[in-house]
Amino acid sequence: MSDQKREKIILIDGHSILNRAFYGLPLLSDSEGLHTNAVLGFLNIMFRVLDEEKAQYLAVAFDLHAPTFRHKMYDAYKGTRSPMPGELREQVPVMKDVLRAMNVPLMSLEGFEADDLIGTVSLAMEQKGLDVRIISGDRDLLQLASDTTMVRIPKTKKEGREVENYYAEDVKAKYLVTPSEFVDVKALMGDASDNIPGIPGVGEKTATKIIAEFHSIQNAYDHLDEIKPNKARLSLQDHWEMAQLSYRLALIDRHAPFALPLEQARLGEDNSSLYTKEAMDLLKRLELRQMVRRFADHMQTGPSALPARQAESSANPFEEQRADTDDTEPSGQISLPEESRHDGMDGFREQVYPSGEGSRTADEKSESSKKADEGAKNFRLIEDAAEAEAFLERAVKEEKIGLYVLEEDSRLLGAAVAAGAETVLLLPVTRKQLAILSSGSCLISGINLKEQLSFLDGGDSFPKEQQSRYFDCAIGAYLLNPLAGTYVYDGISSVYTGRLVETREELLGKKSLLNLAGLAEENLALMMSGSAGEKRTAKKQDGPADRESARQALTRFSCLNARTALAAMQPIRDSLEKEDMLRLFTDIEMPLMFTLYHMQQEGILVRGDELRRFGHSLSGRIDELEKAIWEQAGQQFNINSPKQLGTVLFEDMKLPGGKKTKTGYSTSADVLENLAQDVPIVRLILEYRQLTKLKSTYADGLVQYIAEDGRIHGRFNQTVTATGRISSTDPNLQNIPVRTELGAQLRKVFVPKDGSIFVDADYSQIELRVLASASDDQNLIDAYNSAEDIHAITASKVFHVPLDEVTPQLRRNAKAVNFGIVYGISSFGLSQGLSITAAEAQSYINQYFETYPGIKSFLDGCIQSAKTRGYSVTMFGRRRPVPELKEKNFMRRKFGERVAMNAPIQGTAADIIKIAMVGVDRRLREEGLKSRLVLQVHDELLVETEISEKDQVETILREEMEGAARLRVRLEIDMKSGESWFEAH
DNA sequence: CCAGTCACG
DNA sequence: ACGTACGTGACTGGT
Repeated sequence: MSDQKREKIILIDGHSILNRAFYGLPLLSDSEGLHTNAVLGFLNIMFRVLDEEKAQYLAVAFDLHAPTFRHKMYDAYKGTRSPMPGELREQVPVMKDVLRAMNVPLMSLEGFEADDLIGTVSLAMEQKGLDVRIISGDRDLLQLASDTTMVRIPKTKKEGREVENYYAEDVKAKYLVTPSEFVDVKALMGDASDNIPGIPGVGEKTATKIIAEFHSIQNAYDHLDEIKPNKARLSLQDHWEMAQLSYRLALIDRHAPFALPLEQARLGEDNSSLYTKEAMDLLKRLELRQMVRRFADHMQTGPSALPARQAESSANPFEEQRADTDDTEPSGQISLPEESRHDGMDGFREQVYPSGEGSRTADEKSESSKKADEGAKNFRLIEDAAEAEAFLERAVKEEKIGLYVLEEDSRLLGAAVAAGAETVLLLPVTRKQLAILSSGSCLISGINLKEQLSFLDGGDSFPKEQQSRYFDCAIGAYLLNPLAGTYVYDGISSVYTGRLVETREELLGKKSLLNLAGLAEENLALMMSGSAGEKRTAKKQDGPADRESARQALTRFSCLNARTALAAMQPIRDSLEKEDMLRLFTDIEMPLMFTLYHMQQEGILVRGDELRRFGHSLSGRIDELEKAIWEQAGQQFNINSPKQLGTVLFEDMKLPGGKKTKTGYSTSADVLENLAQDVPIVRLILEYRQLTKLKSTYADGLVQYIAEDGRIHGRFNQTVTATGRISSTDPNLQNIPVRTELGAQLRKVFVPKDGSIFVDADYSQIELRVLASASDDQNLIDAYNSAEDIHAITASKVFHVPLDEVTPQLRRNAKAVNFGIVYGISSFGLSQGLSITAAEAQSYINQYFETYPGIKSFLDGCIQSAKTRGYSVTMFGRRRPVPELKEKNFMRRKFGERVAMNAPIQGTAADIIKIAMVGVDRRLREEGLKSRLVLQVHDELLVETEISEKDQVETILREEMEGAARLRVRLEIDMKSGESWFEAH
């Protein structure tokens, strides 16, 4: 750090990056059929790194002979090298030409691989005092990492690009061995794709363990008798020569007879030496327009034309409102009523946005490689109760802490706390001890807090004054990128703190936390005393050493959770603020977390006996149907197998039906229904399907979830959907049947407890109302304000018939069009839904847009805005990235357009009901009622209501739901009460 | 572990 | 010239 003027060199592993680029991008070719995708990908990666690193030197290494090409995933499977595909092979010389034209030195040497040259040059550069960046897709190069040499591995992920960055300590953090030891590990475990044999019976885990302990193969061999897994010891003994050979193969030669003439590698000021006319011409010939544009920018306007990502984020429709509404005060209040309802709407109304790249991109997130977590050395375990309490007492006096409650199956095992520079795991810990935290006033940051709250609940169920003390990084990360999929500590750590850490699986494997916590004996004792049945021997008692390492891993895992939560809080908050989602987070999502927690705790009462009876009643009919189907088919087969069913119907019975899916015949309900309504077997199959579904998923399926208290405590997930909706799992309570007779019967087993009834309220066409309001289409708004039957009015206007002459058929069609609009209209989709031709569907759509012109321009605006910004936005600022809009593939781009139309509508509706839920939950509690919110089904809320509180509950539901947002049309609800969910809905 | 199917909004 | 409606989760069979 003292040397401000350290220079930096970037060394690229040419074939490896070209390979990555090739498989990371769809095939692409110029008009003469020459493929160019790998060249483009390579240049993209190279320029991204150059922009980030601001280096002074650049060189690229290639193997001299590349007769085969490694494709590791494939090779790992096949055990050999696969030949390089022609489409890639032809790009190698092109790539070299492009690089030459850019004055980039190409390094290669007879008898040496690119690895060796990079190893040699990087060593020489280190010794010269240069910082080194090695860019490769190959993990073997991690052995070259040091304090000044960073190995960067670009990864191609579903969403965007990421780079894994490794200094020596990052290698250590992630792989538990030093870079030089990494060679030994690799030698022991082998690598089929590199033809490194390794030692039989030794995989990654054992290899790591041995080297972590003995530091080298040689030393391990010298201490053979100390090697723990018996199998590994014998194997190493038997295959000593193989081990040595493997080591030589795995080791990169850092002393090849090669020297890079450094001046040839020098990049001009701001990389200007790269932007030559020759290169530009070549890129034009290759028709790589994106690159040509980049070159043009640089050659004309000079280096300052670099994309300035930071500047773009100010292109934000909320900018104006922020001045008066964004007071950053984490008021635990849901203060949406006046100001922000207003500002939300204005933001939504705006349809044409200034251009900008949009949300933070993958490389922005991952560009930085910070030091391997310095806190790691401070991770420790406290087992003593008094010491644990003392620690908690200290921690709670901090301004903020990171917390991770270690639990499994609703059992409290321990808790990790990050406070100041310290992070400890308290194991075991009691609820009473944890109460020290909840009674304090420090900020508590966690990851996935909802699942940990039950252990922090001091008995007051988190009143809203308390709620603002909590910060959930997972929820914040979800808002920032709802497509990420998972929000666990390792991902959050790398994205928001720049620290790469081991994953849960790497630390703990697949073992249960309970066993790792070493509480297994207790547990076993309980089980034995509880059930006097078979004698179970303790599951292979772990030796003390194993047990010790298990505890260490558990400590590290728990502490990483807590430390990441603490470290990521501010970056996440900053990002949320920057992206104008802080209020969404503070006023809607965080309060909602508590509401969902309450709902999960509450559960819903189910009549288990009735449910079982229902299941049995289905069995009889299912058996009958099965027999009848087999009889008609003339053979016995598994009706549940689409494959077998397809064969029977379309081959054996020769029913007309084309292939529809990739794997064979489609036997889905719509195919079957169209196919042959008059063929008896089809009706039987459809009924069979319905009944087996009902039985396996709903009757038998739900019974499994009934808890001791007779209730089902499902989970409501807050970080799953792309649009902002809540999802429901274990079990899914948002798809309980309702549309059929039997479905209705099923809903009768969901009942209120004694002395209560259900009050059920659902929004009337919330999405269409959102659309009316957002589009500001006067005709649709008038339609809503004047009358009740929106579909009939639409039919009347669209089909030009008087309102009282609208037939049910016409109304149905209009309703389908309304749905189609919300889904992101397409003539083909609509034609499917209505079983009409695409042309007819198109004319419906045209007439619809003529009737409601504001909708057309709104939807176009949605697409346009999502295209320029990269994401769509809801009324309350929630974002959904729509990367599909940039794709070349027509179909996927069209999909992107439908998403861009649907997401703001579905998402705004989701925002609104979330606001309502928080309001309902809070008022039920604050007004001292016993009634509780128990379910949410997207536009519906179900409250288990004390009979005496019915009127009050109905008032609350109506006020909170209808008042959740102020739209240009009324938000109406339908409300009913009853003795079961069926009756109330 | 994925594809197909079907339950809901 | 492309061949789908938007968003979910659970269960089954088959690789």
